[in-house]
Amino acid sequence: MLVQTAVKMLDADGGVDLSIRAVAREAGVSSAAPYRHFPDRPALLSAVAAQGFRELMSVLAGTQPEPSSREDFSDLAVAYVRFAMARPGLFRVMFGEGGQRGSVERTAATAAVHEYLDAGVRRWLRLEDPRPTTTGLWAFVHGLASLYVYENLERAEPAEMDDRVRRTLEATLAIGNG
Amino acid sequence: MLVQTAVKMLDADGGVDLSIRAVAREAGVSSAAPYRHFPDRPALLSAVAAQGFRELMSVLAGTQPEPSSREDFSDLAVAYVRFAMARPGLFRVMFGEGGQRGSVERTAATAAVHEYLDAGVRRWLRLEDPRPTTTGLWAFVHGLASLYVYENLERAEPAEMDDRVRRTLEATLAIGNG
DNA sequence: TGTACATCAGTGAACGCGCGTTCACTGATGTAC
DNA sequence: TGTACATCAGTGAACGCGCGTTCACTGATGTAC
Repeated sequence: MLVQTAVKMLDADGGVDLSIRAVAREAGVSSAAPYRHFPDRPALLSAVAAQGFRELMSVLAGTQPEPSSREDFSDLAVAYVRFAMARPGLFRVMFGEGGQRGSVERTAATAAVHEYLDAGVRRWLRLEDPRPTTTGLWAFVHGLASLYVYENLERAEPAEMDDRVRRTLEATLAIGNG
Repeated sequence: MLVQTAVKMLDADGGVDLSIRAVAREAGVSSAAPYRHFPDRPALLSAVAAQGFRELMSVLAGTQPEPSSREDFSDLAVAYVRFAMARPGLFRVMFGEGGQRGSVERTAATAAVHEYLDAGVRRWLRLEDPRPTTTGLWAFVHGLASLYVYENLERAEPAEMDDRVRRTLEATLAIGNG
């Protein structure tokens, strides 16, 4: 399938600018063939992004099906950053340029991730309104992943990366009881 | 100057893909002229990114020259997100694709922002090692800005945005004393 | 005050390229009767 | 069992486009003597 070919290309070279022609070429198909399945390039990118969200979701749920404690969320932070660093190309398409804002498929896939996190926060902290907390945790982990992926923060060995993520989360939450 | 023309273009249309030719055109100069000043496109983009970091730095320092409390950092978070939402094109070039990783100018400009935040954290909390805390706060605010800029989080009216940022930060730090 | 020369931003034409998209067409597969 | 037709993924050629970059050249400005 075209979306899978595109994902493979992103995994092989995190820096590619996916073009319809290149994806078709890689899939061994003429450059007009993709238009049988997608109206235009943004539509293909949206589908790729949606696939990325589904894969991220499955990594998170595989790490902690029902997160409900600080440790669980620490594990999720590690998994999220790992995902981004292992698959920077896919991460870029998911969160960066490309695709159309309102694509149904994409919106649904993003919402799934958001709801999964929100359910976890609800289980963990019994808050009147968990949303700002969910948003804050997502922002934290997403920002950390982005800064690493786009090389605005110095990276370390994979093994040390995990520790750093945990320490950064600990340090940040520790502000609260300072 | 070319960099300023490029910044203007990004501010006029946050979605443009800056091309050397387009910048030259906008500057009223032939498409070969930029090569008098920049060896290639990535070099121009790096210079634009560096300029962006300088402007962000000046917005932050203008908001709180010497941040040293939770309120000060809350103000910085608001300023950072405002900057990103007001100038999404510039924000993209600064943190996203384009430019070369190791550009001296760019690295220096990023480091300035990082050090400014670190100095603030040092003043605010007297920690043995403030780095993880600085990184965490930066990640939080950067993630929040990114999620809004790339439309992964629903936006609100500008006036309400400020409140949301503050509430999100509060909620996140409140986890620590839960 | 005048002349020769170096510097350097900018010119305009040209190159080759890969792209998004359209179009009329093909050929295989499935369905109706 | 056989024939006619619809569906639909894929083809290959073509379009026009904007791009990054190179090149030999121009023309203004400044400097040395």
